[in-house]
Amino acid sequence: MTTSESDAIFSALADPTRRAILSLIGEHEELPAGEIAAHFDSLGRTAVSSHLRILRLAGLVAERRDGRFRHYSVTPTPADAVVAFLTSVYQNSLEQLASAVQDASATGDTTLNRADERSA
Amino acid sequence: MTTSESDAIFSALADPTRRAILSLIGEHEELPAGEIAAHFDSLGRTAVSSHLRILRLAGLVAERRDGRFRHYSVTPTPADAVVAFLTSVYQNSLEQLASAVQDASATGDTTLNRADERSA
DNA sequence: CCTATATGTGAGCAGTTATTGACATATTGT
DNA sequence: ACAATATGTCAATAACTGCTCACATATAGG
Repeated sequence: MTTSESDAIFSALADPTRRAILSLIGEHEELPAGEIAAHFDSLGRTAVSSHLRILRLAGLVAERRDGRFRHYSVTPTPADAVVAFLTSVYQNSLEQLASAVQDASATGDTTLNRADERSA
Repeated sequence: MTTSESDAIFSALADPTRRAILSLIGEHEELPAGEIAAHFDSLGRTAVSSHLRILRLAGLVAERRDGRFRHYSVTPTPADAVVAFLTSVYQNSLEQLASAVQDASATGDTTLNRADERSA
């Protein structure tokens, strides 16, 4: 895990619109760029295209070309970079961190994220 | 978890210097502002002070005043906001996420973070 | 008190980022 | 071939961010 990789991931996640895009894609297996853009009334299609580029360069989403369409999906592994950072800083409360993830996994609770989605 | 809270946390984490500061503080129980600033040769004291302010407003660090000194420490709970986001996006790979955290916890491996620290 | 120490704050500047509008590319259907 | 569709890219601009310098605040010690 190089610094530039972490940089790309954390800066990509810094923008609320990009987090919303990531959440939106995460709700589906795949989503074409146009449908993603359609979810953001206050934003032009080109802006969303730029965000998708940044997410892709950070390795957070994958792009599959199919004719005129480009389908985007969430790349699972980059979460490791974030977890690695949290791991080092929050050594003292790692048990809580792990259990929080497992609790969420068990209940399938995604309500916490819903608030984030509204941001764009 | 409101959007503004997530915003503050994710933008605070977007800066590599702030992540390095957070890691540095995390290696100690507490650290006075001056000692934190001393760790960053390429940076003025005021720049570090600004970063500490941003980290504090995001709720990522706590400030304890003691005479002329201000001691900073890592606030454990805000990691939840990050975990909550990851939880929603990476539903499909939650088991891996949880086990990654637990593995890191078990081995005490912080090498992944060392790379991040070098960034400032 | 007066000076040194520890730290924050505000103005100003430079570099970065997000957004848009116009244009380019590629693909499909007729 | 042509027009429509889906999407990316480029140039320009507005907004934001990080950094420094000078100044303010507050505490400690002689």
